[in-house]
Amino acid sequence: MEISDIISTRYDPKSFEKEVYESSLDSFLPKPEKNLDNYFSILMPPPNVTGNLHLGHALTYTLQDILVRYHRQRGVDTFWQPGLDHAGISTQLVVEKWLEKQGIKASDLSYDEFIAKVWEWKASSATSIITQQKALGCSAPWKYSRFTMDEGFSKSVIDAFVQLYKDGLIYKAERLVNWDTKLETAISDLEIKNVEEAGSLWYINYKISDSDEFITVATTRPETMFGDVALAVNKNDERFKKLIGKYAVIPYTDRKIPIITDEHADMDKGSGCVKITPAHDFNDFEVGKRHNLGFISVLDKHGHMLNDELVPEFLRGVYLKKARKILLEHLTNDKLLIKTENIKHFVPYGEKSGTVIEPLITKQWFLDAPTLAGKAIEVVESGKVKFYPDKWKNTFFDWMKNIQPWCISRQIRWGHRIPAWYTPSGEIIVEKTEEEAIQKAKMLNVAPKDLRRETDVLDTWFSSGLWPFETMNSEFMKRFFPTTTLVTGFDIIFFWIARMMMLTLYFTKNIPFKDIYIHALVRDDKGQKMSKSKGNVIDPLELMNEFGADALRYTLTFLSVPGRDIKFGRDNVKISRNFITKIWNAGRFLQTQGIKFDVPFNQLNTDGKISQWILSKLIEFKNGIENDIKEYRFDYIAHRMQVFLRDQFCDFFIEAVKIQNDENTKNIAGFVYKEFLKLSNPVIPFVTEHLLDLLSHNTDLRPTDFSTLKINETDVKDVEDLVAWVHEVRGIKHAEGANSEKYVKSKNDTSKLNKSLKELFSLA
RNA sequence: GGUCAUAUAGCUCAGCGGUAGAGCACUACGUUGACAUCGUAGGGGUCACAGGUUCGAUCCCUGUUGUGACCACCA
Repeated sequence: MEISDIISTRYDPKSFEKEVYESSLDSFLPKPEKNLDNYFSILMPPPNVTGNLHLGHALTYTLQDILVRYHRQRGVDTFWQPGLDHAGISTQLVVEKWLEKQGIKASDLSYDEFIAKVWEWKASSATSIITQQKALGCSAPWKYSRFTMDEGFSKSVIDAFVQLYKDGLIYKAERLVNWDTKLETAISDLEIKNVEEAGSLWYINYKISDSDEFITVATTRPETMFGDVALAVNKNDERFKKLIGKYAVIPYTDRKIPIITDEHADMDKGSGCVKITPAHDFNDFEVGKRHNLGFISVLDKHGHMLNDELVPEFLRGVYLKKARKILLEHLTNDKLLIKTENIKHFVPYGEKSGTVIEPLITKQWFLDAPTLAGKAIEVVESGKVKFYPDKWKNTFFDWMKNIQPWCISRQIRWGHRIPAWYTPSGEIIVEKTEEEAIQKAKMLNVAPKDLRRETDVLDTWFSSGLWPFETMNSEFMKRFFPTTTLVTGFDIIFFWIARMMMLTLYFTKNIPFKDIYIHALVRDDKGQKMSKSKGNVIDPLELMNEFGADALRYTLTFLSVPGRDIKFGRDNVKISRNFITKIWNAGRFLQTQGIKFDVPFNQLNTDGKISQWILSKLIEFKNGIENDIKEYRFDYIAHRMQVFLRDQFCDFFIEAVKIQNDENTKNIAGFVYKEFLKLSNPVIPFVTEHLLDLLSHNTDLRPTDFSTLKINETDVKDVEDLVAWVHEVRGIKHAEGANSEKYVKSKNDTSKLNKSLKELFSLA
């Protein structure tokens, strides 16, 4: 490419961004030679194969790419593990919708047919995601990309499950779980959003057994009353003292339940008497356990309708909503409903399905998280694993110290199928392969054809939790483990970080990562969360198309203030584009000056005061970035780039070069500019690599080492004074006018400064 | 109800125990070697409020209020 190319053109990222990326691809691969003491590795949080990337992805990948490029350019053995997550429920939902558009009903497809369709979807989604990551400039070694359901990973997931089962940390149990009535699967309590709604509190009279008295129960869920096992009151509640120990009769049945005392009963809430329905309420489940009351589920296995012989006939087989209505009508007619109070209360909704979550007794697989949590807490407490910003460790501790057994089974189709088989008599065989399971069955005198495979799949986060060591378990990758830094959002501290820590510590006895940098959430310019339903989503591809990937990256970097969410508007990107244009134009100017960009540093005469000054600023810039990287202050880096390039290099040094017009000083300008490009490369890789190539055909991004350079501080101070003087004189010119006496006097006043610009240069 | 943040210029945000900062927006001027996707200069702030510590507080402490997030409750 001819040198003159840059001079005549304006900054246009579209003309080179893709090209620069493709030409750098090889340099992204980790170096073959090992240097175990000096490596840097990051696990890219694998995006879901559900669709396109949003600005949050752009943020997290930009920050990771900065870290990766920074270390790589300094010769550190660097690895960034790319990959994709199969995202069980989310992907299944997306694929079902996608099929629906094609006129296919997912439920009409066999298991194998459906799974084949999901793989089809995955292939196209993966291509689209990686294309977007590349457009953003992600410098990941794509040939090492992994997928949470690729062959090797699937095998590891099964192995991990079997080992945990054999170690007694995974078990199957009948428990009350959060049941999504639409998806018909258990889901995690982390996937539930409580929504405040207007509801009613119904006061219902239960007759006291062998008496004409009644006791009033307040409930928001009358339809579950047939699953009641007790009524509870507070032991200090005078109103009910005489009833304690007696029995109440559930309306429309002849079932008698005891009236007990329990701390759960709050004298100030409702009627003071609460029904205990362990099979349909988490609190009641605990109360039931305390008093050994057992549990009675009155719902069908889908959680849709009342279906139990304990339910009076007029409600049996009736869908929940309707059942409530019918029951209330009956209660009203029979004068058992004595009061209806309008209240506001929180109702649990499934995040993914958007339907009401029903606590339901089901048999599920659980991982003994409380046992695994201890070590994970320990490594954070001891500082082996550090959170940035530090405050997030509190969030982590809060959750970890109250962790519940983790329900890892899901009743969906897409995911890792649990490697368990059932014999006709109900025994469970857990083995890595079907062959082994059959062997085991034979020993139990069970014919292979009688074995039934578990259809449940594992929670997506179970496999994600294995990500650190499964991706890093080859001979080649081992040198990058434990990884250096994890960059991610706070929203998956529980989902992902905690699980990775527990599982990695268990299987490898090692930490998965040393630093955890928690970045902000990207919101819109009004501080609202971006969501499709609000229509305030900004597509990163569109921004990159208009302003360039560098501008987007620079914007996200600039806005990455720790502990504060990002309010993101398009204007920010425009401003960034303008700054990058400034960098471009500075290069254009230098090029017109016939500057040699490749004079080795030791052949430049740096004795001049102005040279000493700009070099001191360059060193300050470089050291500043090194410090910022250590502290994950990405915002500072972006800020420094502006201060150095605009305020110091362009506004003063280039202006000085214009006056001085000395070949050596010009070449210093070329050198300093090139160093700026290298130091800024991690943030804005496209434009810097393109300019370096245009100006000097230089591909070496390693910044110059200034550790042996001695700066004359007196010279620097002299120039600082000069800068201040220039500003002062300019101010007078504006205030008083160019012909004013004061201005002329100030301009010619060298007594204060005692050094003219010319003098400074003449010392060169 | 609990926890953690947060409050600085019109807006978005840095910052610091000692004269208050940037970008955008605004105003004026400017196309005299790159840059109007720009330059130069300027206006604009009781640093939420009230106490306390201190020679000195925007900064540290306590409380109040506002805002946000998370967790819990959810009869």
